[in-house]
Order: sequence, then structure tokens, then C-alpha cells
Amino acid sequence: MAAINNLKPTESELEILQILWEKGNCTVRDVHEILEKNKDAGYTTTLKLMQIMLEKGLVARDASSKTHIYRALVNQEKTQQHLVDKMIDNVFNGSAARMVMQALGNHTASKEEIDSIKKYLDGLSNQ
Amino acid sequence: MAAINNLKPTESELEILQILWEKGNCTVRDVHEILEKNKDAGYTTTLKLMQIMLEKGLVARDASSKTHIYRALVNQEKTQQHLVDKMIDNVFNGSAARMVMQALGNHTASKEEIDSIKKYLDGLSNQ
DNA sequence: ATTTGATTACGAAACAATTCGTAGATAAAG
DNA sequence: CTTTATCTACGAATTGTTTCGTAATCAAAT
Repeated sequence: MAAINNLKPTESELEILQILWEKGNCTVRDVHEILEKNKDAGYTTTLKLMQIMLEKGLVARDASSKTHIYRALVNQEKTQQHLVDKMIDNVFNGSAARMVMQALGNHTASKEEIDSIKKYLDGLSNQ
Repeated sequence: MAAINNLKPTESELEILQILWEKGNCTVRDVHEILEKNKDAGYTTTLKLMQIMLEKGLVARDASSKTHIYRALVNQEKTQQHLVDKMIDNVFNGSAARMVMQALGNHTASKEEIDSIKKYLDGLSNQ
């Protein structure tokens, strides 16, 4: 499976990756119980998704005991970067600034967040 | 077609919407010639996509002459906002700040862009 | 009038993503 | 040992997206 594809997980795959990125090692049941909070799907659906992700190389698993243990194989930051770049291109005509302003405009960001972004930008422009 | 769905166009639909947002009124051929620069697909593919977008209510058209003239029906900013919010949620665990930093980190933004964002942030925090 | 070229309409194939039912394996409990 | 619960494997149905071929329509050019 080509490495480039691994940076573009589907929506369902992303939900699972988020969990794996945060938790580290998980069984299918671990993942499924977290997923269930926000959506309803059967256990075997989650299982199947994770099996497909294994085929795609998005995750790896330890199958030495009966209950397999999964972990993310793709890098969180790289994946995020790729998706954000794609959105800038695809939705904002290549303008990162426009996306940022759109993101920060609508009460999505708290004062604290905005302050930390300012600090971050100061660091950037001093380079 | 429910209004909520109109905010989540597919990737191909977004490519077309971008063109319509920028150009205003377009024929299928107008759109197709611009699309062709970046991807190759047949003319009838573009036509079909735009017909489907019509059904979904993403675009409207003037069919009074033989060559129909299309325009976007969905609002650019609302659509962008929806997609960006979704990405913040889906990819960055709800943190707008994390997404912004990721977006601005990797040479995606020029100095000018960063400056204009700073000004924008100053405006925000003075409210 | 006829031909030529561009257009729309439409069906269907190809592909991908999601969902779930069922069967078989394994381990734990009785 | 048998039952019960949990797990994996797998096939298949469903749904959505993208692609394109073909036919019908229309207008302009010859």
C-alpha cells in the first residue's frame, strides 16, 4: 500500500485513529466503546474497519493472544499536516491565512487560544 | 434536499464550487476547461457532476437558452466554516489553535500572510 | 436541406466506504 | 466435559461518488 494513501484516511478511519493516537494500545472493544458514545454502529462494524485499516497499513496489531491489540502506524502530525494542507488548497484556494481567519472568527477559539497563537506567530516571524 | 447536506459537498463538487464562487456565472464548458488544467476527466463527467449538484441544490442554472448557465447556490463562507469546524473536530480533537499552528508551521504561509493574521487577531481580542 | 459541432439527458459501470449477519475459534465458567 | 460469552474472519448488501458512452437535440455553417 502506497505511503501517500496512508495520509488520507476516511472519516471513520480518522475517528479510530484519534482514539489510537490518544490511548496508544487498544483492543477493538476499547475503541468500540469510545466510538459508541458518539455514534451507534455494531461491534463487528468497528472490527471490520480496523481490519481494513490493518490491510491499508494505517495500524498494526499484536495478534499473539486471542484478543488482538491495535496501535496506530501513521504519524499523527504528518496526517494532520496533510489534511490541513489539502483543505487549504481545496477549500480556501491555497490561502492558509484565509482558513485561519475563518477558523478563528466564529467563536471557535477562546481568548486563551488566541493568545497562544499570537505567541506562536511571534516566534515564527523572528526566524 | 436537506440544507445541512449542502454544506458538505464532495471533493469534486468543491472543485466546481470554487470555480463558480470565483467566476460567478459559468457554462459547463467554462468550468470544464478550468478543471482540465489540474485533472483529466471527460466533458460529460463535468456535466454530470454539475447536474447532480443541481439536484442537490448546490447550484442553480438558467436553462432558457440551449447552453445552460450555472451559478453557486450555497454560500462560500458558510460552507468553508462548516468544513473547517468539522476538520477541527475530526482531526484536531476540537482545538482550533492546534489546527492553526499546524497550518502555519510548515512554510504554508508567507510573512505577509502571517502579518495579516496578527492584525486580525489584534482586532479580535479588542472586542 | 444537409452536414457538422456542441450541447444536454440518461443509464450504467467502476469504485470506494460503511454496515452487518453468520460462522468458526477460543477461553472462561459451571 | 459442556455451556456460555467473546472474539476474529469473511462475505455480502447498501450507499455514495466518479466516470464515461451513447443518444437526442439544437444551432450554425456549407
